[in-house]
Amino acid sequence: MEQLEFLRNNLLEKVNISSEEMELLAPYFIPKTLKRKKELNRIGDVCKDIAFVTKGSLRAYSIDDKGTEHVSQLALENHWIADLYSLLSGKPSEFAIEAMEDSELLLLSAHNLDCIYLKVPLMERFFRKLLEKAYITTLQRFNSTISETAAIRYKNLLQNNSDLLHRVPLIYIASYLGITPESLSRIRKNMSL
Amino acid sequence: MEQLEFLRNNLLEKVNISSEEMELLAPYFIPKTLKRKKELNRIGDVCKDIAFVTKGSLRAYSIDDKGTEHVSQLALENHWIADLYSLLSGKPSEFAIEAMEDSELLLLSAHNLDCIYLKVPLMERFFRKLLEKAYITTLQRFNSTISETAAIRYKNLLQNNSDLLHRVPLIYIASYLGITPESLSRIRKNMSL
DNA sequence: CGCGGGTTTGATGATGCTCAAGCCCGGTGG
DNA sequence: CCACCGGGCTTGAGCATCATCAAACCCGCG
Repeated sequence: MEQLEFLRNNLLEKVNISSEEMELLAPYFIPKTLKRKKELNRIGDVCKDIAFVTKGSLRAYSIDDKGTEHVSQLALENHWIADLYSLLSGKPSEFAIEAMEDSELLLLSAHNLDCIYLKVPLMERFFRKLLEKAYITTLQRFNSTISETAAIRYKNLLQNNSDLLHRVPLIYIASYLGITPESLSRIRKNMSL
Repeated sequence: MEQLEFLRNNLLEKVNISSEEMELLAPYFIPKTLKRKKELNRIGDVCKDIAFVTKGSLRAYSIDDKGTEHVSQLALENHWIADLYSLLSGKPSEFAIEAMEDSELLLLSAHNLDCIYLKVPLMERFFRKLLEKAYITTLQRFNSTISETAAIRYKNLLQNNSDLLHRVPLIYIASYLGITPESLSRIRKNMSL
């Protein structure tokens, strides 16, 4: 299976998982296709799946008091996306998760997550590391937001995720950076001079 | 022990721990006193302890390229403080942890943390929840920074942590909010009118 | 062909920063 | 006991960054 190969390679980045364990895991991951603009999760729902992206791209976003969207996560192929807080706590999610392109996913439900821990204990470490990484990413994003200008943040994003640019509309990039599309447009204009 | 009672009450907020388990845990927590302005952890060191504060107050901060401090955590009594990323990953910390008042702590080393997981498996859940909470807090702080004015963020902080104000110098509050002391001063001035 | 989402441009204004100075007050040493 | 220091807080003036609002543009697609 093409999709499960993808998954295995991703797991191997964090834990040393065997082919046998992989076979145990496979049944718990449900394939799903998601058309552009379709939602995996709505605000107010309890987030019930972790999604591993094998094709396409998704974003997670919240909506503030003024009705403005704020993109909190962007996920291309080989990345995971979910509202971990809602999923782990069982509380309603403050984030929607939506496909930006036609996408293919492997879904792991909260319930299957528990099963997997029993079958393959090594996965506990994997998901703890995933949570750690999500935490660090957010912490660094916060730090850069208060200590660096939007132009610098954009340049850093370019360096680390250059493929984002060719795939993701600038409005989402802007939102992810915490600025308006107009501001991002001006930043790009100034950079090319 | 006064200090261990404190700890137990804190654990009970998240997991249902028995007196017997409590006795198993106790030996792994090392009491420590820390004078005002003294550091528990320096930038560049690997963070080796999680600190539970039983008296006093601490802050965690990083220093950016321009040499400016940024307070990322504030911890009064009954709170935990550590650079979880450094502690769990073993990588050098980008944060210093320092006492703001003369303080008393219970320290749990990374090594003892592993021991505790074996002795009292329930503690795995406790620390997973602690990590989740740290993650959520950071996420919300990030969201409020890009969607709300500093004045609103300050008011929210007041409502949720009014005791902070009487104990913690405003320069640290300002830094925690992601603004300069001058800005915070003006915000406070405008609020009292 | 025209619609509409995405992007750009312009003008204006708010928010918060920087730099500089002064104030208040608790502690220290003469 | 007082003088003086210094850290923390305030105040002011000017400025940089970014938001807002409004308009136009570009271009793929039905």
